[in-house]
Amino acid sequence: MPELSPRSAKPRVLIVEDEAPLSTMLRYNLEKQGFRVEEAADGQEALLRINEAVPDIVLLDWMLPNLSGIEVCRQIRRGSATRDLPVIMVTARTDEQDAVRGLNTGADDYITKPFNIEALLARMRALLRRAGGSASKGRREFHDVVMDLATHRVYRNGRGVHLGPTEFRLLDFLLQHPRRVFSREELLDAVWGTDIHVEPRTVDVHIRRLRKAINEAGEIDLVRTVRAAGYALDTESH
Amino acid sequence: MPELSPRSAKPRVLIVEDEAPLSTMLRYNLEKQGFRVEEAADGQEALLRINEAVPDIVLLDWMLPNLSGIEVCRQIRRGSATRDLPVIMVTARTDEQDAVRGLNTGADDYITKPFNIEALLARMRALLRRAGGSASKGRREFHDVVMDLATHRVYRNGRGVHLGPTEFRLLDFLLQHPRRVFSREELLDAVWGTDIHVEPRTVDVHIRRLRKAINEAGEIDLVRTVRAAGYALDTESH
DNA sequence: ATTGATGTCACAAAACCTTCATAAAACGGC
DNA sequence: GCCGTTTTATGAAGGTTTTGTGACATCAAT
Repeated sequence: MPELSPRSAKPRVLIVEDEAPLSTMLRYNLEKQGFRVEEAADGQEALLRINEAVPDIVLLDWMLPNLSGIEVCRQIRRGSATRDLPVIMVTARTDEQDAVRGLNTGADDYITKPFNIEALLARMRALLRRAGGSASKGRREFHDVVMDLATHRVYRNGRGVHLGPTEFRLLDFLLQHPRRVFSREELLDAVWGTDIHVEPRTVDVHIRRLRKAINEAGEIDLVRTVRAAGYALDTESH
Repeated sequence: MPELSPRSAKPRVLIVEDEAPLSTMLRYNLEKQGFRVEEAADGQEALLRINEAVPDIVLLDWMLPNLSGIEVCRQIRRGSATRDLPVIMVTARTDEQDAVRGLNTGADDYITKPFNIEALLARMRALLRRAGGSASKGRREFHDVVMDLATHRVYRNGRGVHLGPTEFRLLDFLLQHPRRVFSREELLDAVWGTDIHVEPRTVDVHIRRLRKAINEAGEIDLVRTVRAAGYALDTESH
């Protein structure tokens, strides 16, 4: 089974729309799709809500009372906390120009009314996927182990190391909290997920495979076993 | 294995370093990675060599005889032909301040001794990618694959290969982000578009067609499968 | 009508997980 | 140290998931 969001359960979407019927329709559909929905009826309210708590994505109507969608978008791009916030512009005009201008003001995507709810969902998912990916992507290191998230590669002391998906996630997690000890249960929650059922001892097996993969003859064992407590990434075994 | 210079096959790197052992070690590793290596033992020699022939990237030690690394960097930034030349500063001091000062003098990145060779390589690649991206247009390359956007043609190792429209766009996208792993969903978003509905497994089929087209007997497979993650353009499959 | 391209499916082939049984190691009390 | 107990390491087996592949129906352009 593929997993979706390693971060939070429900993505939060802010709908900025002054036409109540449309807004209601959207809320209904988005909630059915597992979004947590918030609403704002004009530009000012939108910025207020965003500053209170940054949502995962914003649906922004083009024409708004008080502050136009374009202006709201500009403001969003200005703030450092909201610079990468995905914004989808919703516009009634079909003119290409408008759409382009929307993009130039910083919207990540746009859609014209009337729109297909499926199309909207597809774009939202795409943006969320992109944003989520780029945020956590980078590189992790510990001692002489390097993990490159973007290329999905792991190196020990320069030499490339092959890991299975689970070992990869396991190491990924451990690399995020070096030296800290985690119980088998904690590891299961973090690496496998909370709602699956797997024997705690299964962790042992994956730890072993991880060890086998990253430790070569002459190298120190980077995985520390802490009896009656769990495992940790560490340079000193005992 | 890795390389990416859009200009020539082998990117040329100039190592400016007065400690011979380090310099030798770097030469060995970088040549193994497909770089053409040149060396300079002090700041003056560095500038001389750069003026002779501008390399693709410079590894610049902080502490140097004759002319400090900072000064060399300043000079590099001064010249019109070398203004955009990527420079990585190598320093023994860990102080953040030094690093920052290094960046202020115009270095594009820095790394502190002792450093992991993989980390260095990653940064070099990133810089080369950035530099290359802005300069070249209309043509993409990776390993021995060349794509000419203008003529819509693709070559592997000189020989022309035929791709269907979808395979072409797929390869085009992958070429824009070499080595990076993309999930089936991401590929669908980027290559097919967000609105359409296509089974994720369809990506497999097109990956296969792409493989069949660009890989000939005796040639390495340039498409890497990353189980449970997706696909990437890479020179090492495993 | 013929060709070429595309999206799906079903089945084969790998790669991978989980579990279990057994060996090995660590610990506690004496 | 010695012994019994608890905890971890390890190897193998069997089942599951993921990917590779060939075939096919559809559709558009020629």
